[in-house]
Amino acid sequence: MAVTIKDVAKKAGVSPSTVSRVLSNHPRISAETSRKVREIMEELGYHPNIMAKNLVSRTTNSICILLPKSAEELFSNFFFMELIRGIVTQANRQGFDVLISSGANEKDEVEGVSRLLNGHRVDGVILLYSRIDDPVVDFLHKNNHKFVLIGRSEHYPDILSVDTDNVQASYDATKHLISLGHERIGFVSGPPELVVSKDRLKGYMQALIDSGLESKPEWIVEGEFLQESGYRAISFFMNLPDRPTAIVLIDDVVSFGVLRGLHELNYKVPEDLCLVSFNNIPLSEMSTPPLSSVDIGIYNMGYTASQLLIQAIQNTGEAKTELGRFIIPHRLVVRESSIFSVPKGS
Amino acid sequence: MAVTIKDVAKKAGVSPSTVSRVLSNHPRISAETSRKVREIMEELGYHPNIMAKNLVSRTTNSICILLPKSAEELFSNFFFMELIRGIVTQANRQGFDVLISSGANEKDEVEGVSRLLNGHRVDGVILLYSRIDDPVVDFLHKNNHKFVLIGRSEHYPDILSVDTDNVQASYDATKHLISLGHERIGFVSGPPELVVSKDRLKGYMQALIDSGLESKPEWIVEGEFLQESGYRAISFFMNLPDRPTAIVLIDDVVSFGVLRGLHELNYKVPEDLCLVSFNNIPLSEMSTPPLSSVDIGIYNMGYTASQLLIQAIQNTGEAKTELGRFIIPHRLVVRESSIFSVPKGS
DNA sequence: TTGAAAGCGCTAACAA
DNA sequence: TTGTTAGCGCTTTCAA
Repeated sequence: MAVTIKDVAKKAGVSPSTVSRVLSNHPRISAETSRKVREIMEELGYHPNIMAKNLVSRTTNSICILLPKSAEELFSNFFFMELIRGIVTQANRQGFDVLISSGANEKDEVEGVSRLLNGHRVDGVILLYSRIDDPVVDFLHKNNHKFVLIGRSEHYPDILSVDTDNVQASYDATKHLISLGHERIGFVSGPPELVVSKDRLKGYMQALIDSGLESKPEWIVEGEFLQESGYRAISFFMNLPDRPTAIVLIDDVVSFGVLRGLHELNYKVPEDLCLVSFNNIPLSEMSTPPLSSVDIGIYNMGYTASQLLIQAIQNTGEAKTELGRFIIPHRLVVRESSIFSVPKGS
Repeated sequence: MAVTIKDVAKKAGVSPSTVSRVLSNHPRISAETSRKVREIMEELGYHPNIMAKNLVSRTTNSICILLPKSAEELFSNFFFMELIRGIVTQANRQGFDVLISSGANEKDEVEGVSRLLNGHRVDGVILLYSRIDDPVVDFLHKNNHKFVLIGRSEHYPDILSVDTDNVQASYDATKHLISLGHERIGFVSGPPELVVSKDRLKGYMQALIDSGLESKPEWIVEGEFLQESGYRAISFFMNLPDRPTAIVLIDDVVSFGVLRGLHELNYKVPEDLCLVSFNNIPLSEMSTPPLSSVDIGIYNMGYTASQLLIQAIQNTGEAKTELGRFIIPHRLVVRESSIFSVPKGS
């Protein structure tokens, strides 16, 4: 059996409560006893039982990440891995553990976080992405749980969330293409149930409108965060009588599919078509040609989300936690995929 | 305050232990009381306190994943994300929670898992990759903790581990190139401190030897699991007087760097150089040209590791847990990057 | 500055 | 089949 606080107390000739006080750096403890107790702890190889501590202190020092359910939804691996890295790094720094949960479907997801939260296993949750209608958000909000959203909620705009200003980012990307002289610009979106798809589409539209450019429904294609989406989209676009000369894409990975498709059709980037996408994954610098991409500071988003959640957890009771959206700044990185001016035929 | 077992007991007119028995599906409980108790639990919104349960049952129903420390070591995001997905899916299915831990350095890592394991926060650990000399493995082994390794340990060959037969896989990849007629084959390896680098290099060498082919030290380059490594390696290779006509690469991502480099130097794949790499990430199908790659079943590895660890945890005391390496089968997927026969000048 | 005692929410002998 | 009781390892009043 493991060494307990009692064992230490006995060997040190003090009471268990004294040992406990040493453990928590209680101010009113003599330096002498403290030293001695620590020595014994070391000698005996004592490790505090986290469960017991949490049980009595009614706090878990843990947060939970809800992982997207399926491989398909795990779109850009890079995106999630970076987010997780940011979250875990910051949480560990604050002495919090991170639990990872997932479910086969939305009901599963709700049950999972419910068990964890109500069962006092974790103090809060971070949702890695925002669906337009999310039962998990409903659940968390209704039950007054601590959580933060990567992205934003349409139903509850005041929810604690960390986001890119996707409307602006998409606006910037589109304006960049317009500044290059493009007048027919397409958009390859993500799944319509994700808020990010909606926001980026909006920014794209706004940029066209502000520049007095035409927008055609057939220049907008919905897809997944997968190469296949880009691949499919491109064969569609290039067969249009009045095809776009530039495209804004929801994710770098989609761009890779586009590059592949264009290569097979014998088109060149940026000569025949200019591309700008989002997320600026490391690979986008190494594709042929390198991709222009909006860097949204993914690691930073995770880091910030973690920080906010822990803050909210620790503030319980006191001044109501600051709610609302925290926007992480974005930055358009221009590379070869969008450096030429308007291609032929424009 | 949350609803406890006592509240349920009182309202149902039974004792707390009866409620506890209902909770754990104890066989000797009347259907009638069971039904009633469940009803009350539902009504009151009862959720068992996991901490309390774990404290008394002296088991945590949790495992921990140790995340590579830095972004650089997080080589192929895809690799880790798939592994994690496999681990979490299987663990959740068995009713286990997954904690994720990381550290700024090796000492941090040891302290982290030590705190979690000795503090009875988790029952076991999965290490996501194998370093040649790993203090974490030393620690876990010496303290008799339950853990499984993705990869293998050189020091402790009997450790529970899930691995690809990397020697064979690399042998297969190399033999494939040889069967295409190549006689000068290069190898771009990963960090020398990783066991996987060593094993794949060995398979490559063996294939050359078995085929009576020459191997030159300058045909072997060490690097990271990054595009840059491939990019750098290629400018080195292509300047060699007797340059390789084909290369085996430690990871698909490295291949992307190679493709980029070759493109800039105006070489073509597979006409000028054939490539085969490892991991078969989704993107490898969509590069230009699509990459031949060894699929090592990453999700499966994670899934299996999770299963083995939980098995080991649950078997404690009884028949000693089966140790040793579990090999996940691999499969070479041939695509355009290696379909041509020997390039010019060979 | 320290100790004694109660209790966090649950399980599991032992009785009944 | 159910209830009583004694903890799991820790923190935290209250008293000394």
